[in-house]
Amino acid sequence: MQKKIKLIDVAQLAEVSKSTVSQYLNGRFDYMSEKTKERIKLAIQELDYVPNPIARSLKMNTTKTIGVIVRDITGFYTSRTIRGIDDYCKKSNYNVLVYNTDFDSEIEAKSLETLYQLRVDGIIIASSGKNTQLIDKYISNGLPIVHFQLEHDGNEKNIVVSDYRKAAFDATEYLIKLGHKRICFLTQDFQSMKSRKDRYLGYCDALEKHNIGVDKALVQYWHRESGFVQTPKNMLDALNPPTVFFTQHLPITTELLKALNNENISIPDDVSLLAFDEIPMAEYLKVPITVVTQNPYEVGKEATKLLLDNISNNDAPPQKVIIPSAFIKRQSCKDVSN
Amino acid sequence: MQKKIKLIDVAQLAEVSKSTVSQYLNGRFDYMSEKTKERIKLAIQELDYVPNPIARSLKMNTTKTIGVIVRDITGFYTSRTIRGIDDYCKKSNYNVLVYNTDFDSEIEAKSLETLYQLRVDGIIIASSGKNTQLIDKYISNGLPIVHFQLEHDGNEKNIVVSDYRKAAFDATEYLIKLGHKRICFLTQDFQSMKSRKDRYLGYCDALEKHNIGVDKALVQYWHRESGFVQTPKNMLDALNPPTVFFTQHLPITTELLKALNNENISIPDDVSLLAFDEIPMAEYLKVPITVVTQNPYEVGKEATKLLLDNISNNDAPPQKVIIPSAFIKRQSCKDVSN
DNA sequence: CACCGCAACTAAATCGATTTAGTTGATTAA
DNA sequence: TTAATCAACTAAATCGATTTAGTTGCGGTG
Repeated sequence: MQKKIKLIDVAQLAEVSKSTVSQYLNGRFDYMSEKTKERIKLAIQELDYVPNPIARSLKMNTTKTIGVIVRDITGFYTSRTIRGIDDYCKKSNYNVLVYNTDFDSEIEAKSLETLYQLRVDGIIIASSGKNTQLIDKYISNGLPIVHFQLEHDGNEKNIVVSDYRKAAFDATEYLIKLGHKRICFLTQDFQSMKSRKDRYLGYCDALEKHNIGVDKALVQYWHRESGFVQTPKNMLDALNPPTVFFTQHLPITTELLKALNNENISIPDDVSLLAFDEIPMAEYLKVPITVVTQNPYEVGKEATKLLLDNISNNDAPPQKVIIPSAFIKRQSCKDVSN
Repeated sequence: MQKKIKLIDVAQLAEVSKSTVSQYLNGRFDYMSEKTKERIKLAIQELDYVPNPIARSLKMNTTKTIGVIVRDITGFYTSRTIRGIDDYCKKSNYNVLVYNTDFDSEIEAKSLETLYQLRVDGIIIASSGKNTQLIDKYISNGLPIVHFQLEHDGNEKNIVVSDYRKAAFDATEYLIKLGHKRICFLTQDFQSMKSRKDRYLGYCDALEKHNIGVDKALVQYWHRESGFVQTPKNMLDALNPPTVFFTQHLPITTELLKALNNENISIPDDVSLLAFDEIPMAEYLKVPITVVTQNPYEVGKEATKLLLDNISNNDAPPQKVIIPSAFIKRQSCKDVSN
């Protein structure tokens, strides 16, 4: 490895002390003559010197690195969120370390610990909600942490999320205006997950506004491990079946699509479909699916902005940022108002 | 920020010198009594001590971090490759820094420089082929660099790629066996890109084997900025039109799908389609598309393995690793043999 | 003309590890 | 008995920056 130029080389060439070069590098020209400044500048150019970030980190106790914890970087939304984080960080001269948890809250805890040990300057996390204590400990140790996407009891302080409630409201109202009254809300367990519950509340808001009661039989669940609690076919065979499925997450949507496919149930003739979350290649599907889509890139960007604010200003006020979603009308919702 | 425990705290508690603790940490027990070992172990446990990786980096001149340069982390394949890299790195206690170039070779150069300045231990890159000199300079400076996915003249030393030629051969032969003789090969400019040219060679191999001449009119181009040189409609309106499109990259496939859609040309009735590279949601498309798909996760894993080998063994022999692709038969290729 | 104040620097300590070159005391060989 | 050997440690230098507490020399003041 070609030996790298260091501070002392610059100092020697410019015939000044290391301290002076360091002052120069850190832009503290308070008491520095123009001649010296010029000489240092030339020496740096001449030697093509760049400070060693590791030495700097050690002394400054700052790494110019943030950690990001997500469930799977491969996800359509997640990868775009990370892109937003990345772009903003690179612009601000920060580095990004990404950790995947694979939906495992123990791996999440380990990732938090590792990032803490690595002395990252801050963390952005889509948290499971199962490591609140650990997170709070780090925060009170002075490590800024910003949440995104997944909101639950206990992390509503510094967080960036989509406008789940409003988006779900708009989508539901759109369906109502098409004449739908039996809207099946397909979701994952809420538990303490506000970001899931908010969608539900938006759905209820719209029903209420149009004087349609919330029928619990129309609120159906899907689990990441075990799939649908009731099969879509069963739901449709019920006494008073839904005329539309309103799926809340991409995996639910794809599983539903698969199930309907297998049963030869066609959209939107047999049943309509509206999905929360954009579907890759949605335009080219058998029937282009109407969706509500978040803006993950923006979420990432805003989360980073928030985090960097917190890093530079230790007592920045906690903030909740809400990113608007978009509604993309395609052809999966039939007008049943006749 | 809660003060962190350091080496000296452990040394004091265990009543030994810093040196001894350091020896312990680095597993050099050559001349260490069992009692001392035990005392240090207890002290570390007691204090919950973890060494400061930054101080270690400074002294050891190693960062336990690798850099990854891709064009867009958001891509279906890219994100999966990175996942492979990430998983392997985490297992080996390495960190990963990802840089996106957005298909811009100047940003690529800057990323290389930044990663070099950051003292990463190695770099994995899907390179544009336009920074060969810079890359070679770093390599000869002792920075291990492994390429993946994009092969061109000058980077065939340490690289992990898919079996482009064989995959294209198999796919083409599959089409020939379905009776296709006019197979339109839709690609991007080869220039010095072996990974593109190899697909073409595989295509030619298959045609030759089955005594079908290569018709240059059937080799058509698409550019990232300007789109198709000839519109798909035009290609089909030609005197002796293709019976199948064999697209070489995902963006070409989606653009083609869009164009055919607009012209109401249907697959596979009007024309067949076979795509190189898996398509997200391919099963749910209007017509499920038959594809050749690479194994990006494996590519990432192998590239990392290769890089880490190069890092730990400075003169590991250069290696070219080829990852097999898979053929997924769906319904976009019509049998025209009758 | 001695003293002060200030501009313009610099020496040395520091960050938290690793590593080299010793040191110490006990055992063994001559 | 004494030197040599060796196990079991430790002191101090080092990595490459930043920062604090000086130092130096010059111009101005009473």
